[in-house]
Amino acid sequence: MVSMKQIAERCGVSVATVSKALNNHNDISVGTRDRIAQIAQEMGYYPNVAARTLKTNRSYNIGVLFSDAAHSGLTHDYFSAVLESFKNEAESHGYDITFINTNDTSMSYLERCRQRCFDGVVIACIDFTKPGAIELMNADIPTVTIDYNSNFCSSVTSDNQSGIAALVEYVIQQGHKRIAYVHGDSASAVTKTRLAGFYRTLADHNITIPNEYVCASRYLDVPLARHFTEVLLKLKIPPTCILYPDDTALIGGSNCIREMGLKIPDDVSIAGFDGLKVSRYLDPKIATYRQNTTQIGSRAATQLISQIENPKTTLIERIVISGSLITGESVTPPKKIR
Amino acid sequence: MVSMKQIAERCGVSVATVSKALNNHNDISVGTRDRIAQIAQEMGYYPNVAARTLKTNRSYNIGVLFSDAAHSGLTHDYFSAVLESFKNEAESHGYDITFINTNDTSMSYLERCRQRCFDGVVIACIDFTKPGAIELMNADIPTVTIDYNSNFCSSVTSDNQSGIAALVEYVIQQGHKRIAYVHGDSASAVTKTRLAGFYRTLADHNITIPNEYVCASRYLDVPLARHFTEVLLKLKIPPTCILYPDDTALIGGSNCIREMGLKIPDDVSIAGFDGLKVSRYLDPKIATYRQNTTQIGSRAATQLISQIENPKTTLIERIVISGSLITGESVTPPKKIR
DNA sequence: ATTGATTAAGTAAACGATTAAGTAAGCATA
DNA sequence: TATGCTTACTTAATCGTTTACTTAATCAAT
Repeated sequence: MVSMKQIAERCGVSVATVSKALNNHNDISVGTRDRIAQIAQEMGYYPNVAARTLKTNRSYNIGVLFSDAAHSGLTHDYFSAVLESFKNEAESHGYDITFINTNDTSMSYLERCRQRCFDGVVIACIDFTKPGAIELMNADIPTVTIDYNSNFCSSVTSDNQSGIAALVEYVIQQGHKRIAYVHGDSASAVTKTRLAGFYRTLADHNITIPNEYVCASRYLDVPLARHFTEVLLKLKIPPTCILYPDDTALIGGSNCIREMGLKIPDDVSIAGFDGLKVSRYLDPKIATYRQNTTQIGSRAATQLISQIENPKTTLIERIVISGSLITGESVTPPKKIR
Repeated sequence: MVSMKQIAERCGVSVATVSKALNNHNDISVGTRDRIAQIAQEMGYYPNVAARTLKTNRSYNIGVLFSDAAHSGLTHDYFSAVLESFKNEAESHGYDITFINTNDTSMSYLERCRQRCFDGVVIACIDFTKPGAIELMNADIPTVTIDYNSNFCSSVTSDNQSGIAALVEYVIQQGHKRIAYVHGDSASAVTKTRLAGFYRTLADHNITIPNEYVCASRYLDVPLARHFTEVLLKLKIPPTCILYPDDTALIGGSNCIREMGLKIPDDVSIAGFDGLKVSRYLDPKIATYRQNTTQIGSRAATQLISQIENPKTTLIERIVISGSLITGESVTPPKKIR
């Protein structure tokens, strides 16, 4: 590996001069600067990040804490899409992305971040109540959380409130009153927001539903969604429309409905959440709320980088990214008689 | 951040002693070693990776080159599952995972790796013919490729040959002779292997198919798979069974089939490839070949780490991981008359 | 008592960069 | 001619570790 020392020798100047030339300091003459830059280029020089990090305490490396309850990890449709976008944005600003080790518990997340000298951290995991996650959010390292609000760091959240409201509004407009909600992990802040939005929208329309219509399921849990669907449809007064925590879980519901000999949407209307990937091609096309993962990821990155680079002037922000209602074909007015 | 210097002061020894004590060198008395270890623990010490990397040229960091033709990036079902497994295995060995920047072309992949002092690299991208990818594989940095064989580094590949053979054998056993194959990106080594296996298995059973039965589609391309399906089914003598490059593309095909008023599998049998995630819940359950992403990822990690840690004794290997045939319900014997 | 091993430390250089402080030359001003 | 200000560099310290080499003490064997 070519070092500044070698460039210095070749140019007949000191290492300091090389450093300053390559970093465009203004106490180097233009001629010298250009000559050094040229030779550095020729020799294939690129700075050793470890050395630079050691000296400057800036690694141009962002830590990603990314773990979910279901251990789906990188295969998580929503988070992987957010992360992909985050990564692209960060890389275009010259930052690399490193995962914070979650498989070795001998050190706290914060300690790992300090050890690796991360300039900043993005946290996107479902369980924000883990002590390790809290310690990280409260530490003085620039941090952005995804889909969770902390008082100590910036956050970028999907507009879950409006999302669920839009869905509920939509199915109400289609004439549904017996609306069930199979929702995601109860402990998650996202779930709480969505549930609140769900109840609120129903209340706005003076609709009351029996308690059994709300089922505490889990995100991405196909069998569990299927189970609750069966329970719901076997009620004396079953719902005419069922909302699911996400499009994947919805598949469990729709399979169940079909196997019970019922048709979607003729007998039961259904709607999901996420609007990503495969859900776009399901048959019939499903109603869902498409979260804007691209925006979420890139805004998280720009916010974090801004905090890293302008710590004084960048305020802690709560950024909310809205998605869009996809109506699809899985919701139609309920049959009059049932 | 606590440094060795502070520990040294507190213990009344030199920094060298602290370093040697914490690294279990044997020229430190047991008493001193334990005392230093204890105090280091108390003070919350953890080594600064940048400094260690600078001095030892070992970063305990593995670079991941991960880019595909479709730019699905991390949302790629198969690769994200492989990477998740790779990450878990690597982390359990004390290595972190950093993405190699693919959004900034001012530097080659190899230069980025050297700059970041990666101990090793894993390459999992469809286009291995990129000059940057080749340069990386040929360099002296330990490298493992996924689903591609290079002469200069180890590889871990899914058993595509057996996979496609198993699928074709299966549909032949079910009585199909008019078998079409909508296959993935033609340039990819995976596609070539599968195509060879496809033809070979047909030949083994003395089955010949018209050229139009083989369609050069793309991986994960739902609309394109749909298009080819329509073309195939409108042939004078249409196939009775269609194989797809992956389960996602298969969805395009199955939607098309349904919209043409045909039934799966009564009118047309279909089979996919991958066996991951959503495909497990499709209705009807689809025949597919489930690639063992967990094994692929973890073997890639152990192989790479072995090369890093025992460069002399670890041979370059070509590891093939077999998956399993999932029969599902999407293939039945073809109707006699059509 | 001298020599030679052995043990348990310490010293100091090094990794590759950055940067505060110093310096020498050039030039303008009084 | 002495003074001060720029300009364009160099020197040297530093970041936190590791490690080759040195040193001092202890002890056993002669």
